Parts: sequence; structure tokens; C-alpha cells
Amino acid sequence: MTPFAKKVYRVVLSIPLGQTRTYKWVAQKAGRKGAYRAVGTILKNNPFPVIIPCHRVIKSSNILGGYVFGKESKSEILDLERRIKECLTSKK
DNA sequence: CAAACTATTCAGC
DNA sequence: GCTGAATAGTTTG
Repeated sequence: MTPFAKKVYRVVLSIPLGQTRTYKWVAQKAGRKGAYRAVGTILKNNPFPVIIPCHRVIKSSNILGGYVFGKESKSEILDLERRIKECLTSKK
């Protein structure tokens, strides 16, 4: 586990539901502005992919990157999280 | 420590 | 829009 990885995880975990963030964004938040590739490398080598919502991390603001379950699944997951967010925001 | 790899991004055509 | 090059960190030897 590297210090930079920790930062990356923290940032990724800080991403709200239904929201997507880019590798560049995460890298910048982690302290390494231009380390977008390092972020991807870490996420793919991350020890606990389950606790890391890597599906919220994408290439660009509209283009999904790679994912263990498949990039196509990301879109579905994001849509699902979107509903969860509505459920949480909904006073009910 | 150095080399190779990568789930990326930018520039050029 | 696609191809090629560059950057930055992780992992392996």
C-alpha cells in the first residue's frame, strides 16, 4: 500500500452517489495533478476493489474507462446509484 | 535501483 | 475521430 494510493482511495470514496469523477480530477485531489495514469494503475491493483467505487472514476467527464466488471456495467451502476441518491434525498 | 506496464490525456492529422 | 507520444506512479526483478 503506497501513500498516494491511500489518497486516491480517500478521494474516490469521497465521490458522492450518482456522481462521476475523472482520473485527472482524482489525481489532482490526491495531490498528483498529472498522475492520472498512476490512479488507474492503483485502482486496478487496489487490494480491496469492493470498497473502492472505481466505477465512479472514468476517463473523461462522459467517457467511461475500464472496470473489473466491464465498462458497460459502469453506466448501469451509475444509473443505479443515481436512484439511490434520489432515494436518500427524497424526504419520504 | 532500473525497467516495464498501465483502467489516461494531449497534440497532430 | 483516430493514432502517436508523453507523463507519473506501481509493481517486479
